[in-house]
Formats: sequence, C-alpha cells, structure tokens
Amino acid sequence: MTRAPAETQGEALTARQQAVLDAVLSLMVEKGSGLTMTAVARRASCSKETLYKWFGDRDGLLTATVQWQASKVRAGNFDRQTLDAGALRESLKRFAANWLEVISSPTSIALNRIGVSQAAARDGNLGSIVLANGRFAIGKRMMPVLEAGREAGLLDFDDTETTFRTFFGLVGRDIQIRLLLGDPLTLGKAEIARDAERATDQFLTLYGTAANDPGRTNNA
Amino acid sequence: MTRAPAETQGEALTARQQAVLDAVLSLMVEKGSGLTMTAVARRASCSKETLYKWFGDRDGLLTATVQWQASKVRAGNFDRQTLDAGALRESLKRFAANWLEVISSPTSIALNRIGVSQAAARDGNLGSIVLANGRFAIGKRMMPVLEAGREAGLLDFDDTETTFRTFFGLVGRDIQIRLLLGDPLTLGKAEIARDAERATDQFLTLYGTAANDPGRTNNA
DNA sequence: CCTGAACCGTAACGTACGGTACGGACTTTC
DNA sequence: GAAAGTCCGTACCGTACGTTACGGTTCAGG
Repeated sequence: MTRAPAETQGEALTARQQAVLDAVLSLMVEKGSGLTMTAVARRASCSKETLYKWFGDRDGLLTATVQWQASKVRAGNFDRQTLDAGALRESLKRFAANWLEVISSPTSIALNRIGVSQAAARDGNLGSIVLANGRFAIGKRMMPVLEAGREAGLLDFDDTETTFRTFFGLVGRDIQIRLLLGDPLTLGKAEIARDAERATDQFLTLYGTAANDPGRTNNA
Repeated sequence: MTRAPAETQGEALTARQQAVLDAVLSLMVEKGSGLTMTAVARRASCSKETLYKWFGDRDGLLTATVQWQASKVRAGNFDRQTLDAGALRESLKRFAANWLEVISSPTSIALNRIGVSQAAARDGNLGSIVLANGRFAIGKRMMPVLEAGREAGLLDFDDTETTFRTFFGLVGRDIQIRLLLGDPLTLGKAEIARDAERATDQFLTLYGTAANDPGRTNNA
C-alpha cells in the first residue's frame, strides 16, 4: 500500500483547491476556532461562491481540510525484515518520536481542537475523522511492528491492541491534553528524542523478553 | 463593572446560583458547545438579566461553572501513615480508578471540550482553568503519594513530576482523546477497576523496588 | 470578435446569539 | 402598607457569520 488517495469522495483535488485547503490550515493555526468563510476566502484569494461550489458548506470545507492534512502526514511503514533487538528498539523510538512531533505540531493541535469542538456539537463527523487519521492511524501502523517483535521472540504480550495502548500512553502521557487546553508547553527536537527513548525503554521493560536486551538484569 | 467576584473556588455561591450552574452543567452535557445564554436562562428558570448580574458575561458563567464542578470533585487525600507495599498499591489503584472515572464521566468530557474550544479561540482562560482543576489537580494530589513511597523505600525514582507523568500515561492511555473526539467508548466499573490494576502493576514494575514486592525478581 | 464558463470581489440577506431594557410579581424592611 | 430590592419573563438591539446573489474579469473555443 504505497500510495492511497484515501479521499472517501475520491474527488481529485486540483492544485488550486489544495492551495485553498492550505489556506484553511494556516488560518486554523492562527485564528483557531474563529474561522470564518470570509476569512478563508480572503486568505485564499478566492470568492466565497467558489468555496461553496467546491466544498458544499462550511462543514464540507472543514472535512476536506482534515482529510487533506491527513493525506500529507502518511508516514512510511517499516520493513519487517531483519528485526533484531536493536532494529525493534529503533522502530519503536522512531514511532514514538514521530507521534510526539505530530501531536505537538501547531497544525495537529488546531485540527484536534476543531475535531473536539465539532464532536461536542451534533453528530461528531469531524471528530471521528480526526480520530481515524490520528490515534487509529498510528495504531494501525504500529501494531504490525509489535507483532513482528513478538514473532521474533523479542516481545511478550497477549493482546496487541492493549499493548499498543500502553505504548501510546507511555509516549503521549499528558502532552496532548495539555496542548489542547492551551498549556504553553513546547517540545524541542532534543526533548522529543529523549521522551521517545524513555518511553521505548519503559515499554521494553514491561514487554521485552530476555532475548530482547541481554544486558539487562530485569526480565519480566 | 461594579461587580467582579471572580471567586477562586466555589465559595459564596447561593443555593440558587449553584442550581443555575448545575443547569449549565446539564446543558453542557446535553447540548455540547451549542450552549446559549437563553437556553441556560430557560433551563434554570431565571432571567438572562440575572445571569449577567451574577456572572458578568458568558465567559464568567462558564468559568464559574468549571470551578463549581471542580469544587464538587475534590477527592480526599490519602493518609501518609502506615505506608507499606500493600497500602501504596492500594493508593495508586484508587487514584487511577478515580481518575478514570473522572475523565470518562459525561460532565468531564463536556467541560474539557468547552475548555479546548475556548483555548482554540482567544486567550485560553477557560482552558487553563480546566487544566488546573484536571491534570494539575490530580498531579498535586498524587505526587505526595509517590514521594511517600520513595521515602518508605518502596519506589525508586529521581524526578517526581516525570514519574507522575508516566503513571498518568499508563492510566489514561488513549482514553481521554478518544472520548473528547467522540469515540463511543464506554468504561464500566469493571473495566475501570481492571485498567487501574493493570496501570498500577505496570507502574510498580517500572518504579517499584525489591522491597515493594518481594515476590518479584525484577528490580529497576 | 463573440460566447460562455470559471472565478474573483463584494454587497446583501437571514438568522442566531450575546447583551440590555422594561414591566410585573414576590419578598423584605421600616 | 408603601418603598425598596430581587428576580422572572420577554421584547429588543447590534453584530457576526453562514449563505446567496450579482456584476466584472479572464480565458478557451469557434
């Protein structure tokens, strides 16, 4: 699955339309939920009539924006071959760092805020879209790694989903909720690397087998 | 502005005012972010003029509601005496279960959604209040427990804050963000108890000393 | 050129909602 | 028992914003 258009409506977006959605993204980051159609039209240098013609209504525009952003963040999958203890640890660290970068990026914060706001109102269509492209997307990419680690005798667990959720918690901790609620928390490259390493170490302490890291004395 | 109480905690509120705030809470749970002053007045059987007289403006009403709810959830602190391994484990489990109950309650979900929405807009005053009464309140109550455990030789860690955040992540995992984004996830009593136990076990595996649980072989 | 489609800029419309004003009813106080 | 205070119900105002409509411009095709 190298390339997936992923647009549910399958409507190939023109370059102009993508530019409009990028304008929406930039406005979301700047203005937050105070996002008006007029502001979008002005920022994108297009008419409101065009916005409504292309995206139907405000909700359609937001939905298209979320999916557009999601299509830009598809990270590459890992290669299942040559999975020794070091490669597994590296894969975990890379996933953790990638996830921390995503959830601490202004774009992700703005998008998740929009999703949460929408979920609060009527049928949370946008919320589920954000969820599918965030939490569940990372899970879908992550769980094969865990299972490969188990097959290689490096990890020991029963339920993949539960195990992933533990890793998710060790990585994210309180970061996402704090950022969503406006905590002026900033994650630099160094902090992300350190957090990813710590989370990976803790995860391997909980789920790693003796074969995983012979240097350690503790074996669950 | 002749009137600006700005009560830091839920004090000096008359029973009638508390009833109004309870009406706001119920409306938040039902209607979500679509919360209007008119709806509050109708639900609370009071006039809008009274609302503005008592709470200043819409923001003041929301702020008072958040603080009112927070004042109702203050859980009891633990007693530092008689802290052996079993008591520590019980304390951790109780904190974990309490926290899971809170974040999965409809009221907390609604309140956090409001806070996130507000944080997205202008200066996130409400967001920081929710944060202070949620994430930071539990941390403030939790960290003395961890330090008592360390003094008793049951836990081994350097930084209390970091250690608490790990516990926080092990307990909450992906639950809060999923609920905020509208995932139809439900946590029953049994699941909460099981999750609290699992998180506590994992935490003690990471940070417990040999003295904590003599039956274990792993010592960090 | 002419025509029509696509699109920009902007004016206009309808509604929802925050905030204010006013009349009436009930309670307290002197 | 009247004046003052409190509060409910509702009508009202101003504004913001989603949505629509319309005139003007560019450009491709004939």
